[in-house]
Amino acid sequence: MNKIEKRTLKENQITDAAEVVFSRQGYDNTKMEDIAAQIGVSKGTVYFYFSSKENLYMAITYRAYETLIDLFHRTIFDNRNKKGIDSVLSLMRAFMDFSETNYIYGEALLNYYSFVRSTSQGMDNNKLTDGMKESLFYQKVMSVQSTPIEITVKEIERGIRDGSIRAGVKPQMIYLNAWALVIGFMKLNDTSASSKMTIMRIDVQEWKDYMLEECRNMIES
Amino acid sequence: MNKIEKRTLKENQITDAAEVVFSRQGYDNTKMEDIAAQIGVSKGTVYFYFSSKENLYMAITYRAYETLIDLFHRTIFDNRNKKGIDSVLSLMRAFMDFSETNYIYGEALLNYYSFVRSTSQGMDNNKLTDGMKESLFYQKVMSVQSTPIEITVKEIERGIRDGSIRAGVKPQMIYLNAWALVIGFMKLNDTSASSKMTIMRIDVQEWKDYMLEECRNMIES
Amino acid sequence: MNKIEKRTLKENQITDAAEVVFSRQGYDNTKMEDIAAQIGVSKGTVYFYFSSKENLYMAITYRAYETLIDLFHRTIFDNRNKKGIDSVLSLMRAFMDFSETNYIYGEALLNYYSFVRSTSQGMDNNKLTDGMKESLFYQKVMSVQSTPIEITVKEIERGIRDGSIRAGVKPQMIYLNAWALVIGFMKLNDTSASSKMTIMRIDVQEWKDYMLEECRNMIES
Amino acid sequence: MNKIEKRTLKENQITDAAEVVFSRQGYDNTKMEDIAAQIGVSKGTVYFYFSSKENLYMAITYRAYETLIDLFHRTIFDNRNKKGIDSVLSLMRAFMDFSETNYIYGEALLNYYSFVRSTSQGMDNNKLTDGMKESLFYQKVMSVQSTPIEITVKEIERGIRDGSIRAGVKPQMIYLNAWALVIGFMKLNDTSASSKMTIMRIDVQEWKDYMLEECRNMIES
DNA sequence: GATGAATGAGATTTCATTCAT
DNA sequence: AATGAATGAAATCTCATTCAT
Repeated sequence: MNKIEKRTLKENQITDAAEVVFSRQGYDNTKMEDIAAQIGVSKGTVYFYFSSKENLYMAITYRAYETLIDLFHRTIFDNRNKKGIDSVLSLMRAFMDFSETNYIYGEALLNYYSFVRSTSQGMDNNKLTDGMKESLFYQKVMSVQSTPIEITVKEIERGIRDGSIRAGVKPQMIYLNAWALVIGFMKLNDTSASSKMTIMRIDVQEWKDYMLEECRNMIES
Repeated sequence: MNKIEKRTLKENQITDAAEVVFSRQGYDNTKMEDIAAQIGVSKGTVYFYFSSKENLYMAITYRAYETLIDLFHRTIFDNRNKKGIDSVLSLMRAFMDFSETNYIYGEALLNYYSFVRSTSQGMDNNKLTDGMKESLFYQKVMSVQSTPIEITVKEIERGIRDGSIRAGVKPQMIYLNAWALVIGFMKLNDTSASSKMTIMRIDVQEWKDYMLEECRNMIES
Repeated sequence: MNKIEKRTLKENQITDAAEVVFSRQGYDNTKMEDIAAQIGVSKGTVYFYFSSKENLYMAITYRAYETLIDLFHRTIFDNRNKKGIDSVLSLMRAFMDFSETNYIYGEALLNYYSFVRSTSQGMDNNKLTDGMKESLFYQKVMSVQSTPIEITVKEIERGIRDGSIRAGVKPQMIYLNAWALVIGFMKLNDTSASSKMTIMRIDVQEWKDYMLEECRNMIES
Repeated sequence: MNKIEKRTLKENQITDAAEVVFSRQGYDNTKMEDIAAQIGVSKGTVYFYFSSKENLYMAITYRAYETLIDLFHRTIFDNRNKKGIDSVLSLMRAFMDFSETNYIYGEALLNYYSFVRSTSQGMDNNKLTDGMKESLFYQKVMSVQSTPIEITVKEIERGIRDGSIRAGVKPQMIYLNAWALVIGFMKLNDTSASSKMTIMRIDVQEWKDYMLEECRNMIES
């Protein structure tokens, strides 16, 4: 095992620990020391690998994107012989499953929006900008953040071309509706802890199925 | 003006100030002193009226609910002679408009979910519980939080009865889909700045119209 | 005692404590907590009155200037009926006595040079600049720092006019020589702790007298 | 090249690097890593050759003494056929030139006084003592520190004997006055940036000449 | 000899909250 | 009612130094 592999391994160990602790306590209630303690190293070690707490969170966000993008690629591959609409619906389901299984990833993805918002807009809290924009993981996240969108939009376009998705509507419009649904699902699901739970006496899995069915009706030609 | 009126007046002034400052700086970046300074009183005064920062945020959340509920009542009143489906769609539009106009209220409502999640679930960070659960505004929010849901579900049921909304599906299911759409809209809108903005080169207002149209298709009988 | 007086009183108490602790331990080896402990208050209290450690040191520097300027004023007043040369020599002696009696003040004055150097020049360590330049005591120090020089140069000029100090040499040149002597005295004296000590088997007080005598020869007409 | 030569070579490389980095950033703002990076080695290597940061600074201080002593020897050799007073004045000029050309050396020499003070006196901060007093370079500095003084005093004594310097005054007294002048020059020069600069609109080189002229008057018989 | 990962004590600073006046 | 001085726990981050490889 060479130097770079070793470094990567340790980075991953720390990121693993961070996921566990952030999930358990939430970002704000977690101190770097907690994460260090989780794998029995010192605070300093964590800072040796990640320049700041925010940067460590970015590493998790990047993982979330990586995992999601990988999942998306596999999903469209699996649906390559099916209609575009099937692929799109599979992507949605994949995303929802993903955010249920990896709560912290879903949260990271959602937070990234707010993050972008607070940096891109004229808000006072520009602490983010300074050290962050130069950080490796911020750069990495930046470079992949639009990939899931692009994949989805491409599948929608394929659906339009193969006649499975209605023509005459901009693909982006369809994307936004579908994604609003998915994100709304995530956010509403937030309230209940595990994927086995119910919301308003509705079983979450049942709702998911129904939602996708309705979404199919909504976008099919 | 008697004592209670005076107290209420001052509470409102402080809550007004808090809304302004939280909107401008975000919750974390706001100090109690900033809020006090906004209306030229001292920190101590803020604490005289609100037992904690979180409690003050709860006051805003309560206002958000109050305003929203009021808006919902007016909406269903205006739609009392129309079909249930029209009323439901109007509620959705009202919510979306509301969250665009009062960003802080929308955020407070959304945060309330996460808040409930972290208290109700077996999470470590139960700092919330202690002082919070006894606080006036927490109680107040608790007592009204389900009202918007109930109003909406009631209108959905009316729609089913008057034949405008499809039967055979649980009203809660319809509610969840509709609300996922609305919340997804809010969250996605978050990313861009003002309500005039575009997302992915789509005009937000145009998207809203399209989304409601599709939602109508989705739920009508 | 009104608010402002109270605040000033406390500021003075803290500055007193800081002088004691800095003298004992040196700037770098002193933590804000040590200063707080010295007068039995908390760290936070120190920060309530002084925005940073550096700012607190500036307060001491300002005191040093205040005290020195006061001393200079009294000195020239006492010498108002004497020749310029006597006044200048008295200023020198006053400075030397002053730096012996108040070691920390002498050090602060000397450090101020280095401080100015590191800010004014293109050195990397520009942490100083950011918060510092806006601080009250920095401003105050800035506004008085040249006063001792001006007083001295003015007395030199008076000496030239009244014929006690040699003409034909720029007053600044005379000032620089005299001040080099004084600062060299301070720096060399640094090595030994108290004013009673000897350097190279020479009694410090004896040296001081001899130095001033020689200086008289050097500058008199 | 044998082992000892190799070691010495490396020590010198590191000391060179340390001089560059300390000059650029100042002692406090310099990390051991910066010094290591300057010559492309690792932190560990620096520690292999120097037991501590302070010890490394002592190595520079020792160099400063070595260089200065060498310069002094050459100076008195060059003045061996001149009067004692000329030699003393040449030593002073040599010192001033030296500290202008090698800012870091001048600073190290000056700091050494404060260092001695804080160790020799009953101060709290005796962290210095422990590891330091046993360190090689501390020992080395200790062994040479009085050499420049001795050389100077010897030349003063020669001057007294050859009638060029006034008799009746202890040579140490003359030394102290001369050295106060020189150190004051260094310290005042500190404030301004390079040797080409002006202080109070006086050209530094011009001042140096004038100062030495006056010093001659002061000490000559 | 050289490396650089790991340490951990410590430093400064912030701010919600309390409480004497 | 109102003030604002005082608190002190906690948080992030730094870096000289050590040590296994």
